[in-house]
Amino acid sequence: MIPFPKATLPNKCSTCVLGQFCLPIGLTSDDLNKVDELVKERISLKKGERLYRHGNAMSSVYSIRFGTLKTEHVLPDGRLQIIGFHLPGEILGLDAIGEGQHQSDAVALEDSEACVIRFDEFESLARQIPVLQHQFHRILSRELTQDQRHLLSLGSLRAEERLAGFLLNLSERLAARGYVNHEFDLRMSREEIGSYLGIQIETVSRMLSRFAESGLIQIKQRHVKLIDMEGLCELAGLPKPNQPQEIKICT
Amino acid sequence: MIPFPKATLPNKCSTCVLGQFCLPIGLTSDDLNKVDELVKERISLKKGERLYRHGNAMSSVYSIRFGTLKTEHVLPDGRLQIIGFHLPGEILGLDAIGEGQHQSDAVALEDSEACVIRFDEFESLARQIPVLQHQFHRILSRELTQDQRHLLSLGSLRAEERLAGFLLNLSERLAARGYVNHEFDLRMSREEIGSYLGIQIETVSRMLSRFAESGLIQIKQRHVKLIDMEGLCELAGLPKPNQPQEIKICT
DNA sequence: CGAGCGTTTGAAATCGGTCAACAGCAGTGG
DNA sequence: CCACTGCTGTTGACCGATTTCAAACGCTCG
Repeated sequence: MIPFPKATLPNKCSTCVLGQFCLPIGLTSDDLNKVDELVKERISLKKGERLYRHGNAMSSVYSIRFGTLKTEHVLPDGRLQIIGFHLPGEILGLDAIGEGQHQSDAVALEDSEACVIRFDEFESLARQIPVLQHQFHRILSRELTQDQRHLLSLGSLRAEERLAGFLLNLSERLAARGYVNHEFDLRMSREEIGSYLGIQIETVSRMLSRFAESGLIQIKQRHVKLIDMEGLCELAGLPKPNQPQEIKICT
Repeated sequence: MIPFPKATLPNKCSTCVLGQFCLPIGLTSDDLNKVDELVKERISLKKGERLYRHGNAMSSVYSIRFGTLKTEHVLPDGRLQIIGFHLPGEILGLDAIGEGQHQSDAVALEDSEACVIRFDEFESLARQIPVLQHQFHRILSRELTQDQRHLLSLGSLRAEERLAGFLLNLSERLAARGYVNHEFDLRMSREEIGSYLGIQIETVSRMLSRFAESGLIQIKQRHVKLIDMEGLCELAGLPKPNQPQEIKICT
């Protein structure tokens, strides 16, 4: 159940299965060829290896070809906050454009590969291809929206709600990439989930057990099956089909 | 102590005092004139009025000419999360590019004014002016970085640390706009600070009192004076003031 | 001057954190 | 094949930071 196994991936954007999730959405084949020329390099990462580190000079952004990455910020005293989990087709390194230095660490959660996009060359190409320019702006904007949803979660939701939202968000993003949306493998540890959601590992574990007890999900190790999507949505405080109602809490 | 009072502001970017904080950093005067033509409209907001609402179709982004705005997300059940406080020169509405609809509400915290930037026209201009294009990317990127710092705060810091960081962040941004950086008026209520930081209003109040007791700040109503910047930085888990220092990562 | 709101302060309740023990599975090596 | 080891995840009991509830204070403005 590895997403988009390497073997099936061509080396060109023009024929990459990720086309519809990645940068070059909506380009003509002529323009696609230009993007092909832009992406001259790829980086393979073993589980645990870093794509970039906080403070590294930035010259490129990266699109994930396969695998899963996390981005995180580390505090001087060792505490760390995971900012995001990143799936194939997503662009990494965008937060480095502002200062010319990466503002976070990007670590592979499993063996992964990323396409290297030289940023100055990209900007130049984006000036020639309006669709590409706009697509890039959309990507940046969606990144903002995603972070803001995350903020909403950390600032206003209880542990239970955060976790339900997390599972649904993951499910949705996997589904968009062609997977069945109700069953998947978590690529991250309980600790990483906890860091992402601003709660402790024990709380993650307890909440997952409670969800399972309530019949909302099945979980064995890192394999999750979402059983009662509607119930999860309700729990996550999300407006789900037909019923924006009170939040039901299961004991 | 109103920032950049209306009377002092010209109607053109080319002569606006905000030049160095706003979109047109580093443009030649020729290019500046083109930006002038782009910004045909301005919107005045009374305290409490909205610049846009969640779900509104998006056609423009906005730069704040004077005043202060907040952006917030509202949950179906009424809970709300303030995403950011926005000062003159900052660009609002960027999170709407992705979906073509505003993803949050933007509300004036005091009488304010914003420049309207038609986004399609802007993209067209950005294709002609590389510096403008890059500046826009930097702005988007910094927005991401800001949100990620906020995530770090909500996910990993205790109430005390969040509040110290908040005061320092505000101070820094005001200083960048030419104010003394240790004394200013809060434009937002305790409740709004609490929402922004993911804590309750009573906690905000208690922590502020505690800071004052400890001699870190003086506070009377909404007027704050930062006394012990270094102490605040320490509390916020930040390196000392004015010393950007590298974070060393041990593997 | 009094109404109304925003803010502060105190006391009690609670959610999630911390500490601790244990279970489950993977990998290693005898 | 099984014991040993180490890591990750689970569960229980207790604790504490923050929330919640409640009441008083003090601006601001009509």
